[in-house]
Amino acid sequence: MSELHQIAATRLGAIRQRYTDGRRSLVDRLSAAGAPVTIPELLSLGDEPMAQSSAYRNLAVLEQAGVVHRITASGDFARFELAEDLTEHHHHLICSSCGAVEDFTAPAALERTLTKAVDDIAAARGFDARQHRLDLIGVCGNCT
Amino acid sequence: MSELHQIAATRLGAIRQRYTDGRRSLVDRLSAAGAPVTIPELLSLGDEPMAQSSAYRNLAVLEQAGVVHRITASGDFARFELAEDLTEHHHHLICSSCGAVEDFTAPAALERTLTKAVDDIAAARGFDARQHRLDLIGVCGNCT
DNA sequence: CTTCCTGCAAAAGTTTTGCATTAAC
DNA sequence: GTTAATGCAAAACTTTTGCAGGAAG
Repeated sequence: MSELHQIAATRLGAIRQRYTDGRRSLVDRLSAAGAPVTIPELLSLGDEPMAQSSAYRNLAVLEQAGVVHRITASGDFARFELAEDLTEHHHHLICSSCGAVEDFTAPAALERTLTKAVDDIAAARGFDARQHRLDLIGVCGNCT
Repeated sequence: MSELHQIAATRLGAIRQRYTDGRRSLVDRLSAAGAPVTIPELLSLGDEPMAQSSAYRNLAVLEQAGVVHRITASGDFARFELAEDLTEHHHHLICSSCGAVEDFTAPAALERTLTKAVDDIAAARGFDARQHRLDLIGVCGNCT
């Protein structure tokens, strides 16, 4: 059992949820995708078929457990990816033309600056910042 | 006629669209709101009633014209605000508990660092970056 | 054996579209 | 006078929910 699945199982257990085949399969599919994917993509991705309702329900559970993160890049469908602490902290290149989303990582120095600045601002506003989100919107290589 | 409306009229004209009362009213409502608002909020905000379908259609036109920006903060409804160059470049504090969105501006030094770093990264990936988006997700003062 | 996850189908809720009328150019 | 925007209602589409059957603890 890979470390990824162990962590997932632990986090589900923490909120008294089971790590079933369907949920494991979702984690596998997300891990294989390596980038945020939509539900239709998730359904077509795997080897075994999966009910759409189960995907929605289980992704909600996995999100509550902190295993999966839901992002809403402008587009028809919401997109899902593994939680940041299961991959590595990263950001998104969002193509405003085709809706594709790519990951990128920022230099550590930038991240440090960002985190500090952002925490200061939030604190001054009585806001308890849990995470930041830095996305680039533009046009990807395929669409130019 | 305020400068805001002049700019809106010009940009609509550039894509051969009219600046009608309904569209002017949307710009007014967005300007009055001062923060990203949902369509139901927009409809209830104004003095005169407005058809939901007109709101959706006109916001789409205004977005194409570059007058309005659509953000999809996780929540049921999409939110709309005036384009950044009609207000001032800013970011969002998004409450993951109640879905409220607040604006904030970052220190100029941080913005410079951010813009440069972000352009470099995008360029290296063959991505034509048009704008960046920096949001803080956390819990607002009302929800703690 | 009890609890809860799964899959199917139907409902709910947000956004889009057709069509006749009205307003803008 | 021609072209396009408005409002109403209905359709489309994403996401959620009820329910019966089956798997997990």
